[in-house]
Amino acid sequence: MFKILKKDKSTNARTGILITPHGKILTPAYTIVATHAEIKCLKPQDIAKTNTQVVISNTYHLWNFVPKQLPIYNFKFTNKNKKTFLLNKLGSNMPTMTDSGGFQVFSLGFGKENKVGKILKNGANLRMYANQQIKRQQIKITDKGVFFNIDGQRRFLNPEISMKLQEKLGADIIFAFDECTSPLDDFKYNKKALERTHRWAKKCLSLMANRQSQDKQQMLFGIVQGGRFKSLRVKSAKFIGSLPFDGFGIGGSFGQNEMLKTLKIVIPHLPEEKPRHLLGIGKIRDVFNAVENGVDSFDCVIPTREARHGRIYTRHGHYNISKNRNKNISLEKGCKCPACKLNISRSKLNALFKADLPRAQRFATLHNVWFFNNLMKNIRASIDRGSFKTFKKKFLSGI
RNA sequence: GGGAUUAUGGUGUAACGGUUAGCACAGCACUCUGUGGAAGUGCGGGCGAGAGUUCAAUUCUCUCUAAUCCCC
Repeated sequence: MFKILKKDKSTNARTGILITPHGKILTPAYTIVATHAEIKCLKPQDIAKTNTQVVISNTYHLWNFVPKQLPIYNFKFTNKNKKTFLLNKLGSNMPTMTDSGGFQVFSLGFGKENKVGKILKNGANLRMYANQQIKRQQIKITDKGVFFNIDGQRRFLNPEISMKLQEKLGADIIFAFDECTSPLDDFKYNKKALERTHRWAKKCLSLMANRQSQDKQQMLFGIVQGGRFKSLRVKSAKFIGSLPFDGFGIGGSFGQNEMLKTLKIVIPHLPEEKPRHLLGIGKIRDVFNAVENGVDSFDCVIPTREARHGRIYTRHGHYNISKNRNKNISLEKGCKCPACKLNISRSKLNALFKADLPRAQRFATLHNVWFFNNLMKNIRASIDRGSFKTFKKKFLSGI
């Protein structure tokens, strides 16, 4: 269940509360990525210390770990000490999401084969790739589903299998199985892929409808696609938005500097009263822009991945720990994160990155995850007191 | 004192009588957006010294120097 608590007057930002069987999520919320049902480098008992509200895991990556005989999780048992497969693995009791595996259609196949990210980089443009032969050899996409052939491992994923797996995993919020296209794909391909994604969306919905008569608590989010094409984005938002999903994901790839434009044309077509999740986005500037346009949650690997690579986030921007070898000062002045509470200084953490990498990465991850969660808390507070725009301007000018 | 072996960037190493001496780690810079990511890309930096053979020597020979080991 989702309830909007406060709407910002001058923007589309809003605060809300998303109630799940495993707890509530105050929105806008940052969803921390736990692909394999663990936040990399963190122990289960660390998670609570980071004020993480919700975590997202991945159906494709957990596939191997899901026992064949595992029954579909029944949320009626939630409060009787029975934990979902996901929560057992995570070792922590909290709201969870699972991605359907749709993104792996892009990242494992196209993205890897063509060395392209889902967002075209600055300086990169379509002309750069104009003469490049687009490869799709490791995955085959048909209307029936997607064949993966990754390093000799053959797999097949379709709406039925994705839904079944996600039901077994037992996340509170699950996503429809979609096809994430590449920023290099043309209009024609995107149109075809979009129609397929829309058919799959209806399929996922009907599969879940049967089950939800017994247990209505696992929420299903549909995903808006359409690539870089305005007309397709609008079409998708209208179509997906008209279906009885519990919430909506905005996914796919974006051209350079196009994400904000995409949000502005997509969100007005989504039902106001339902939650919106921006998939895979989470740089600080993007967070503010997304919230400003009415996004309630997003997830991104940036806080965790970059922590492992030594990048530390602060409200004055980010820095690399390796450039702070002689600075015997805190990671961030006045920071109340679990690492800073232990007086981990910059020089100390830099030394740890050489002497004991896993421990260093744990502290860096603790800091960054806490930082992003705290940022969201401050954003929520600013919306509640009607000063989101001021807060955004002030924060962004400081980084 | 006698003998043996070795000598290649900051460190550990590879190859070779002939274009630009390869790799790993460390260093520096940059990158990271539904995590194949303790990752990736780029940059800087080297043939112990001297002589000889040769069209050509980091490579072969000799001397020196240094290190390691063995013998007395």
